[in-house]
Amino acid sequence: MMKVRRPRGTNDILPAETSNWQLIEAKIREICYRFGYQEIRTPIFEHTELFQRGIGETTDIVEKEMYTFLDRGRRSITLRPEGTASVVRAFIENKLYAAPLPAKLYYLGPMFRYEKPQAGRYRQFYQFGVEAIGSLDPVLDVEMIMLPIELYKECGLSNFDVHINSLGCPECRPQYRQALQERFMQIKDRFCKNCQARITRNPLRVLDCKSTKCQELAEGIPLITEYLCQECRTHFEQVIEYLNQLNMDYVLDPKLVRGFDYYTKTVFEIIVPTLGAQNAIGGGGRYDGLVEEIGGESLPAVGFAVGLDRLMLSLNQQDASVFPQINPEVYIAHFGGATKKMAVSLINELRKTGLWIEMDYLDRSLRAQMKSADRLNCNWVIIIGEDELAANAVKIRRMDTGSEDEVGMDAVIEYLMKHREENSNK
RNA sequence: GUGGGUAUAGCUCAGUUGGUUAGAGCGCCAGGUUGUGGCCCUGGAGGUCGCCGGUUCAAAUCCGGUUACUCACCCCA
Repeated sequence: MMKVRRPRGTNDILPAETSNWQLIEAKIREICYRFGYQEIRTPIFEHTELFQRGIGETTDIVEKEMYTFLDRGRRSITLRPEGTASVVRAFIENKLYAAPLPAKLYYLGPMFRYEKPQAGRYRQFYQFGVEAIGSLDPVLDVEMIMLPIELYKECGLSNFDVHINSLGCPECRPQYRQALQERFMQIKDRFCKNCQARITRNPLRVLDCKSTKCQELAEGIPLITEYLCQECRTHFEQVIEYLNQLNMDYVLDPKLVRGFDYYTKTVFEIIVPTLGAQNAIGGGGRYDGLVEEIGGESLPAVGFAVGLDRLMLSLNQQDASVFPQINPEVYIAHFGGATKKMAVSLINELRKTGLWIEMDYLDRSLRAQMKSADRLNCNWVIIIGEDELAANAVKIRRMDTGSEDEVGMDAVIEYLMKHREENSNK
C-alpha cells in the first residue's frame, strides 16, 4: 500500500508543540483585549478576484503563489494568502462602518501560498493580524507597532529590530518611483540580473538588493523620505514623534519596501536577525486606498500581521523556557483483583478537582506503572494493591522525595490538596 | 520558479576499495525486584538502507531519474 504523506510545505503540529501554540494564542487574545481589538473570522477561501484586486495583479503572490481552483459551480476560488483583503471585504459586506469607527479587528489562522518551502516558510502557515479601519490618526500606526512588540516581549523574545519607513501616497510615490527609474536606467546594465528586472517593475526594490555591487551603484540615490508630499511627511513625523515619546526602539529604514501594492505612508517590519533568510516575524503598514479599491467608501486603514511559525521558531531558538512544562498531577497505579475498579472510581472523583489525573490502561506491573509515572513527570502516584483494597485506603507517593503515606479512601482529595498547598508555599 | 546539499531503526548517527546475517547510543517493551520510578545489569521488539530503474556474479555503497527534507535566491509572515 502506498504511504500517504502530508502535502509539501505543510506541517503536523504535534502534542509536544500544540501546548506552546495554545499559550501564544492565549497571549494574543489577551493583548488584543487590552488594546481593544475584537476577533473577526472570515472564510479561509474567497473569490479569486478579491485577492487580485486587493493585493495587486503584478505582485508575486498573485502572479505565482496562490492556491486557486474552480469549484463545482465553476467559480474561481482561492485559499487566502493573507488576511487583510478578507477583513476589508467583510468590513464592507457587513457594513461595519455603521458602527463607531475605527473598526478594530484581529484574526488568527492559516494562510496559504504556493512557495518553495524553507525553514520559516511553508505553504500552509499561520498568521495573527490586526486591522484598524476608518482613521488616519498616526496614533494607530504607532499602536500597530506596539501591539506585536508587546506580544513578542510577553512571549520572552528579546532580539528583534523594528524597521520603519514611509512609502508615500498616490500623490508623491509615483514621482519618486519615476525619479529612481530614470536614474537607474542610465546605468541599467551595470546592475545584477535581478535588479535589471526590478528597475522596470519595482525600482524601489533595487535599494535593498543584497549584492554589494548594486548597493554601491545605488549609493547617493535620493531617498523616498525626501520626496514625500507635505501630508505624508507630516504624518510620518508624527508617527516618529509618538514612537519617541513612548521610548520605542526602531530603525529608520528608507530602503524598506513591502510586497503588496496596497501599502501607503507608514510601513514597518520586525526582524529577528538570527533567523536566517526568512527573518521577518511581523510587518504591516497603512493602506489608505484598499477599502475603496475593494468597493467600499474611501476610508483609511492600517494593520499588521505576525508570522506565528516564525515567532515559534525564534522562541525555540532563543529560550524555550518561556513555555511551562506541563505534566500530570497524579498517576493512579493499580494491580491485581478488583483494584482496577477502585482506580476507576477514584480517578472519576479526582478529576472533579480540575487536575490532570492519569492511570494505567495496560494492566502492567507496578514497576512498569511507576516508570510511566516517572516518564510523564507526575507529581504524585496513588498506589492501589490488594492490601489497600482490603483496608479501603491507598498509598500516596511523592515522586520528587519518594516519601509515602497511607491515606483512607475518603481522605485522598483532602490529603492531595493540603500537600499541594504546602508544596506551592515553599 | 532558479541553484547547492542531504536521505540507513521512533530519535541522533556509524557502515572501510561494492562482498555473505546492516550496527551503536538514546528511547520503547520485558526481566533482575512474586508490591515501587530515577542509577545499574540482562534480554527483546523494531529496518523493503526514501522510491523507481540501470551497471555488476554481487549495491546501503557506483550511475540515472524521482520524491521529500534542507540552505540560498526571488519574494514574503
